[in-house]
Amino acid sequence: MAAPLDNLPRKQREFQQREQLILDTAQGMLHEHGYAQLTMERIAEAVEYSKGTIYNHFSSKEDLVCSLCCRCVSNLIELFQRAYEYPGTTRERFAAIGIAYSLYHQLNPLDAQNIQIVKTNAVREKLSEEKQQELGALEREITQLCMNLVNEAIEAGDIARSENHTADAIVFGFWSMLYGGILLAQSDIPLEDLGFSPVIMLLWNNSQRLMDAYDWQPLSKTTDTDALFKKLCSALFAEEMCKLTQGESHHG
Amino acid sequence: MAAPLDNLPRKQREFQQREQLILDTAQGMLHEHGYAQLTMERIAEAVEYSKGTIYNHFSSKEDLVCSLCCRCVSNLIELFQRAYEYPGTTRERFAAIGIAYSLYHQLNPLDAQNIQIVKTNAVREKLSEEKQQELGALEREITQLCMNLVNEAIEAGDIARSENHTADAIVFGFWSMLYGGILLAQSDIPLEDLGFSPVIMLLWNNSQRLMDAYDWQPLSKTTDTDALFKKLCSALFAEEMCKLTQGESHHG
DNA sequence: ACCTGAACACCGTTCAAGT
DNA sequence: ACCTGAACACCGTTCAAGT
Repeated sequence: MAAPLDNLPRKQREFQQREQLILDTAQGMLHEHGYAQLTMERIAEAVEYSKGTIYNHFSSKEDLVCSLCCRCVSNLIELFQRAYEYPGTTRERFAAIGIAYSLYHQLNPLDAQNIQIVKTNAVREKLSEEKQQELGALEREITQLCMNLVNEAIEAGDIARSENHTADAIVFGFWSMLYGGILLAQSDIPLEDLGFSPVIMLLWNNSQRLMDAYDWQPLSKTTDTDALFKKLCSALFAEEMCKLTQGESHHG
Repeated sequence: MAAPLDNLPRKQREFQQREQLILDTAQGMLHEHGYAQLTMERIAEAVEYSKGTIYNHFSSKEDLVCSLCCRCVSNLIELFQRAYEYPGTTRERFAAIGIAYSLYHQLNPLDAQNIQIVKTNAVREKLSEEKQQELGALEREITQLCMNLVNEAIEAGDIARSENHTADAIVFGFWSMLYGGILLAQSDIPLEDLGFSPVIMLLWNNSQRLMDAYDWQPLSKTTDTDALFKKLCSALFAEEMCKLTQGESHHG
């Protein structure tokens, strides 16, 4: 009794399902064997379709990798939103966003590497117009979320007013510090040998310092920042923290 | 009258000269056509030797790229040393190192990309033991230089003493912020569209904030930081600043 | 209309054959 | 002893031939 018009929707549905299958498979391969092993040939083999079919879904390898990246940024936005909606001070909420960022990248180091790869211009210029738009929209969304929170803090008087205390300057300061710190942590630079402590805590402490520098109330000298860290983690990212400790026990 | 023993030294000399030729050529190609165009075949063609000869000098493409990276880090160390020896306060000298870092990466964006590539583990694990040692030694040297200056500042009482104010935490805070900021600036993320000001000044201002947060004397509120920026630039990096403005006038 | 896989261009790497 | 370049393995991409 299937009406002939069902034909098109079903085909479209199947097409979309296959696209998800390809992306899931590619992400699995990325997590399991790393970026170097992620080839179009292997993906095609794993999903049991031909290479031509993969190219029917993605105009290039860059296009596929960008799709993976968009998924990651979506996940990140979800974590950020959770932090944004935390019922606390603007400073606590912004600190929570920082934790979300650190935590996500620590939990998904290979995703982080992928996000990094998609940031390079060599990749961006090969993207289809459509994928560029999708990525751009997500980047605007996640940036805007942070900007909004900082503006909220400025308007509420939590951050001292000054010509230097603009939302873009403040957001960029934290973004660059966390981004740089995470990349350094994930690089093969032997940070420990060079005399550095674990990165997550270095970043947390430096973030707190930088917030103090912007006079973001309540200042860290009136706060037990270690306790705050734990409080935010368990209130917002209990599940993620769990995965993290599980991952560690695997190694131990 | 050439003694037979001259034979070996001359050959060694020619070998080293050729190695420099290969590296110069590779760097030129990197600057001119970008990383994607840097292939072993093209390098061999450009230096008019066969591919096998290139592999006589470098065990892999990664090995060659790492050699380029080592040159860059050496240049960076030279700039850092100039900043380190500046006759001013510890805060001014550390600020000058930050300028050196920003400036170098802005002047040589493709070198910066190369340094970034060599940081990835996929590359590092393909390096010869020898090249790993060379790179490690340079990384230790440049890190130590920064650590030394911060320790000097702590010992001189320029930085408030606190259990959180360890040299590694402080150095890492600035390193990650500058590193992350520069990578964001060089990525194809449309920062301007996202509402951000020019990166160099964002980094300078955020660095000043972070130094204030560490109570690094003299604080920025007692200083004209814009004037300090210009003073350090012209005192230490006049030549580099000149190249920078020349580069800009090329575009305009 | 859509899937397939042979074929192409390109790149890193090796090594037997030259000198 | 050292240089050479043909040859190999691999990968992204295309497209004529199938269904």
